[in-house]
This record gives sequence, C-alpha cells and structure tokens, in this order.
Amino acid sequence: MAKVLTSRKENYAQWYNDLVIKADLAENSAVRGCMVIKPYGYAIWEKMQAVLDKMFKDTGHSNAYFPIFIPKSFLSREADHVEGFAKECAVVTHYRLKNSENGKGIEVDDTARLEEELVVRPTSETIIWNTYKNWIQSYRDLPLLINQWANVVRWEMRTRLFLRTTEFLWQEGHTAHSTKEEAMEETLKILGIYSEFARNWMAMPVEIGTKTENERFAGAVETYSIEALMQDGKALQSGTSHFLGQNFAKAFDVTFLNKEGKLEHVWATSWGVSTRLMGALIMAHSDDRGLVLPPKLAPLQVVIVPIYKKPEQLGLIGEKVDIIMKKLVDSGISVKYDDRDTQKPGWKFADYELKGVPVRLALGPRDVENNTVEVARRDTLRKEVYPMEGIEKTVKNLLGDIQDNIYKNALDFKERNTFLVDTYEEFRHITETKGGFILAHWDGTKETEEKINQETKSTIRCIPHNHSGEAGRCMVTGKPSPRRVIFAKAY
RNA sequence: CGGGGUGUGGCGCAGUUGGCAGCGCGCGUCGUUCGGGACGACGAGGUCGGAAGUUCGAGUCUUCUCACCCCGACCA
Repeated sequence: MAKVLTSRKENYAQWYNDLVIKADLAENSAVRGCMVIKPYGYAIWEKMQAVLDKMFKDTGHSNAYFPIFIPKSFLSREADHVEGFAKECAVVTHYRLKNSENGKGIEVDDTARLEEELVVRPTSETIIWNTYKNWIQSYRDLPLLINQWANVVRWEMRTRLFLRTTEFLWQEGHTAHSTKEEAMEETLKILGIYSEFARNWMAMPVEIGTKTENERFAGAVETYSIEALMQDGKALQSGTSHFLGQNFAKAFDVTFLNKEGKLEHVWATSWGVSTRLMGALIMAHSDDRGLVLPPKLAPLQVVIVPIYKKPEQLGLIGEKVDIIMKKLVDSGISVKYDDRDTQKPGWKFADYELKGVPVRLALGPRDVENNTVEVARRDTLRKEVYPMEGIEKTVKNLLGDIQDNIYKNALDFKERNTFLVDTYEEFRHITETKGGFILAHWDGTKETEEKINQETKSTIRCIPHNHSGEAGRCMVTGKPSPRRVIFAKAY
C-alpha cells in the first residue's frame, strides 16, 4: 500500500498536518494563518454545530448575531479584558481604496480614515454587553440566554490548521442573570453540556475543572474548561465556560430593577467552543491510515463499493445495492454508493479509510451469488461477510459498536496516561518522557505555577472537579495543598 | 519578534563547472485490468517567487525584495 501519511511515531505534528490535508478537511489559504475549511471538513463542523445548537436550544438559549466590528473604545471598558486581547487584535482604520497614482494596482485612500477605529472581534463580550444595556431594565427581562455562531479573529504568531488559526469559527454564549447563584449555575450547566457533547458525540473523554488565575479568561471571575488528552500526551483545551460576575455589567452599566425596586448590576456568563474541536476530534481517534470518525459525527456513515469486471456484473450489484441503500436510509443511516468507474476498488478502500468513513460495504459477483455483503469497520479495520438479510440491523449495531469502541479506546488511553505524582523529580521525569495528565499537589501560588511552567513547559490544565479532594503537600515547595491539580503540556 | 529552512508544471522533487528545463505522482486519450492504492502506449501542461545586476549566455553567480513552512516566546 502506498504510504500517504507520516506515521504518528515518526513525527506526530507532521502526521496531523498530513492528515488534515490528505483527508480533505482543510488547507492553508492565501492569507497567512487563515485556513480554508473544505467541504468534507465543514460537513463535520456542521454536524457538531447541529448537535450543540440543539443542546443550547433545549436548555432555553436563542441564537442572535452581533457585528464583527467593535468600536475600539468598547474593548478598553473592562481593564483585564482589554489587557488580555490587545496584543492580538486586527484593527480596521480605513473604509475606502483608490487606484494608485502610478496606475498600477490599488491603495488605501488616506482621506478615508475612520474617526474611531474598529477592532475585528476577538470575542464579543464588549459589543454584546453594550447592547444588553438597552435590553435589560427589570428582573422580568432576565435571564437573557443568547448564543451566536460567528467567526472571530485573533492575530496569532504561530498557527496550525484547526488548532490555532488567525480566524476561526465558534459559538459564543452570553447570558445575563439576576443572581450570582443563577449565573454560576448556568456556567456549570454549559460546562456539563460541553462535557456531554465530547463524551457522547465526539467519543472523547474529558476532564472538567476550574482554571487557575493564570489561565483564566481575561475579564472573568472564574473560568471552567474541558480538557482532552491527545495521542501525543499533550492536553487540548476543548471548551471554556466563564462566570463573569458583574465585571461586564459594571463596565457597561447594565442594571436591572429587582422585585424590591432596587437597582442592581446583572450577573453574567460567557462560554464557547470552536473549530478547535475539529483538531481534538482528529487527534483523539485517528491512526496511521487516516481519520477515524465517531459514527455520530461522520458526514458519511457508510460507503458501498462495488467490485466487478464487466458492466453486466455492475448492473446486478446495483440492484442489490438499491435494496441495501433503501434499508439503511430508512434506518436513519447516511450512505453513499460509490460506483465511479474512474477509481479502482483498492483505491476507494484506501481513500475512505483516509477519510474515516466508519463502515464500508463491498459487493462483488461472489456476494451477489451468495446473497452476502462484506462489511469492514474503520476503527479495527476488521472485515466480515454478513448475509444481505437484515443488513440494516447489522450496520446499525456496528455503528453503535464503533462509537462505543473508539470512546473506550480513548478512555483507556487517557487512563493509561494519567499519573498520580508526589515528587517534583518524578513529575519532571514523566513530562520529559511520556507526557499525559499528571495529578499532583500544588501550593496554589502563581509563583510556583510559573516556576513549574518555566522548568518543565507544563501548565496547570485545571483544578479537576471529578477527582477526590485529598489534601497533601506541594511537590515543589512542600507547602500544604488542599487537592491535586492536573498538569500537562498543552496545545 | 528571534533561530532554521524552502520557493522550478496541479502536487512532491532533481537540476553537476553558468551552455537545449527534467523526473515521479496526478491529469487527458486508447487498450488490457478491477475482492486492498493496476499496467502499457501516446499526449497536454513551465515567463524556474519578484526586481536589478554580472555575462556572449543565468534555474545556477551577486545584491535587494516578497512569500510560505518548521522550531521558540504569546494564545482557544
């Protein structure tokens, strides 16, 4: 078989890049740092969107859309917020071009300078809270539960397809509440949704937890995240949910009259997942032959490949395939019959493996004669011949098995690569050799966190919610620690 | 913004001492093939990233410039 991908062992980063390109998910564009998401990649993103969108709506949220441009002055209203984002903002200064003096090309018209420059949104808190001010007067207007699907721009130094690009797609939820408790409840509810989405749809186990002050969103009181472990032992922050307290309400003077007729600032949350989830999905399951997709998010769940020598044989196969297709479609399975005669079966097998299609059916003259189908699953690469009779049940069960199996594999991997560590020496050894999640005690200070980061390149991914809070002593300073936190090298 | 690297057909690359721009893949036509990336024959496709210079002659030498990739610091 012709080798298309760099193997993971050889060079993990290269494997990822190769895979994204070769599986036709995305490519680099003419604009540095910005990607073109290709139809196959976008189809996966659309599936993710559809599921998440429903989850948000089922919990009472509505979609809306706010401008891509933010007046520069808005950004500076919340001090921490502007400090966090100032270094990576694209700024619009002019609104017109003109023909160059020398007749060649086109240039910025200096006479068309904007009075107030516009920032291309790196996130939308400021424009949204400026708007919410007019929407909220009374406790009766609350809670306000809004989400938007949008693109944002963060001018990054170094980019990688899906994992970090200058422009990316995401959803950002922005909610307003009358009490602190309710806002906090919302923040954690969304964290739960993200975790459930990762678990049940992406087949990706995640750690949920609280971010340290260092890693907190600029302008938030508390940031929570879901953290996934990639096959190279590095962590990927896959979603964040922020409790914003009254920071933005105060900055944008968003107040409401409570039941007692008293004026109060509202309580806020914001939360988001981005096309980075695509990167997580790719790295969580895929192998050296290509993408492995969970059936629940695969744009195409089943592909049927005919094997034949003569046109008459193709005709006979086609008749059987029509029957199978109908049964599968009736069972809610997405299926494609690839009867192109421009590619050979072997080529198609390899190509659909590269693209991660969960199940492949092959039908040849032999199958027509015996009333059978060859069924191949992408996750284990195993092939078996099944009777045509009841094929829809066979396939449906198999899709379920695959979804479960890749989750189980990812979970096993995470467990095998999660280490309980008590000494700094051992900590350094593991970060240098294996990577993975390391549960260790930390004294809670920024100084120690930074020292560990400097010396080992590891960061505290989160203070986990799902591990016991047994107390101990900081592995670096020996000071008391109330609970273990999760360290890892991160994307 | 530092360090390293690369720009030659759609993609991946070779191009020696400066002397007719090549190879593999892909693409097109025809034929044989088709149960794990088939094979043969013929064919199409290039102002060698850009500008200036040296030279009888530049893909190759000089200077400038632009772009992209990789590794770091910053980040979802």
